[in-house]
Amino acid sequence: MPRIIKHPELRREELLDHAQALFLTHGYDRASLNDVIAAAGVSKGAFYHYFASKEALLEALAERFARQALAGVQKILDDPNLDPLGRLNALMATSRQAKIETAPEAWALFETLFRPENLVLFHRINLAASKSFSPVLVQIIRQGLDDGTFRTFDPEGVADIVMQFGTATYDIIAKAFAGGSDADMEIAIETLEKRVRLYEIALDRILGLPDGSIRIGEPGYVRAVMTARRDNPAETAAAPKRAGRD
Amino acid sequence: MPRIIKHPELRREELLDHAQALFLTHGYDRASLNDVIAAAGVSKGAFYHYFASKEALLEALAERFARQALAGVQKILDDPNLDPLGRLNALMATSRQAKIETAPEAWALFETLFRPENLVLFHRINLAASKSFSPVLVQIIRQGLDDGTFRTFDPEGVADIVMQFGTATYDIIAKAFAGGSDADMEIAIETLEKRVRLYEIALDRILGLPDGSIRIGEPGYVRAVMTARRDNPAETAAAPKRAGRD
DNA sequence: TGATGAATAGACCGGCGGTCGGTATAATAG
DNA sequence: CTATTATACCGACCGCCGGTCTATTCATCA
Repeated sequence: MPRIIKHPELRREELLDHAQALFLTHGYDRASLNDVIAAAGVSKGAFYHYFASKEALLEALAERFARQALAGVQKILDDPNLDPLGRLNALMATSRQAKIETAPEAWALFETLFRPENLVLFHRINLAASKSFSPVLVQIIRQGLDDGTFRTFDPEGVADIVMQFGTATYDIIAKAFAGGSDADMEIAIETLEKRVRLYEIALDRILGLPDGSIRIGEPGYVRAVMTARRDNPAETAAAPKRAGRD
Repeated sequence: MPRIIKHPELRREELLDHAQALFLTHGYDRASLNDVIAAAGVSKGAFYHYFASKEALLEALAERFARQALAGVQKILDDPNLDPLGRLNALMATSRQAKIETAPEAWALFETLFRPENLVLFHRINLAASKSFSPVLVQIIRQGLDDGTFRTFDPEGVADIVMQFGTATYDIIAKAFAGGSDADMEIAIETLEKRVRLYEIALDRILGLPDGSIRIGEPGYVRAVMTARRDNPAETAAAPKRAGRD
């Protein structure tokens, strides 16, 4: 193979891009390092020049995800016109609706991230995301406590519960995709819709708010997300944006 | 090697025993099949006679765990003198205290299960356990709704939240063990203690109970669990009970 | 221009999960 | 008491994996 030298940052991003695509389509365990370097058009040596191990690659990928996710809600965090409750609601609505709107890769990413072989990948991303979002949530909750909007305690703990509720959808969605049939999907949608309502009430009560204050998503939005695939046919999962050499 | 034939059920249990010990001590990924069959004193062919793959072995192990866990709380489930709240409290207290009392393997199992390399193993066990425990919890919650003790809805959802709270301790505990230092451990203990109090209140409110109804564990019990190691020095994790051939 | 180090290449390695043809033992039938 | 079949078991072998290592090429700058 001819020797091709690129700007290190670009090369690194390319490796992450192709790793992301392959990890999502085949799973972290099943996608081999050889696959990644073949897709990226790079030698073993080059790869290990950038990443210490396959594990480190996963870690870097998770961090990049988390960074992007946080950037995606930055305007909500900066908006001075929002009170704590409004900010919390906006945050939850956005972090979920983002899955529909940043099409068409979004669905593919969404679907593949919940496949059972991606448990490790999912967990890493979630861990990194939690580390980014937790302080933000804590700050909002603290502010809500100060101005009397919320009546609760242990802001860190409450923040964790909020994120937990987000993560908890994992197994339900995973089961929907595992089954694969339309019936399984239908059951999952209804379960999720019901679960979202429960989470809203649960958060209301945990935060000491009147029922109906927290709005994660209006009724029907779960179906909108889960059936978005038909409108957004994305064959390839999270294809790299840059020119690859396949 | 001489050919040794054992009762198939015994052989299968032996394989599970040694797999359990190795998976817990070294993690599912890092413990190789060769390690398992070497520990069990069995050939590759024999192994694949009993399990279709390493994955299937993990699955069987998780199911055995779940079965044992359910058996451990059977008397609580059968006790006719308990009302829904009492049964729920007893269930949560037991499933946590079991970790102290069924010494000395308990601590080792507890500690190793939360090591980062055991994420997959942990998730499998939790999935299997959830499948066993969910119907039981749902039944208790339904009963509590019928007799007016609880005021909530979506029993399946609430049951999931209950189990979620149990699982949620994973990352906190994992971090404690990851750090390794006494300071990290101390922080984790205090965080957990606080978190348990929060979960109690959260469950109270979700179930529509007066604050203080749910008692997951009395104050100080987290420290009791986490420091039990000193009283229960268990070098080897979950050593097999049957005679191996090492 | 020559030297230095970052970037790249790819042969190589031990060990992995898994397969397969074969063998010894147990169970069953005649 | 055989002959036959089914089951339990053995271990050599396979393709591929993640990771290492040495060699080479290219950019940089004294």
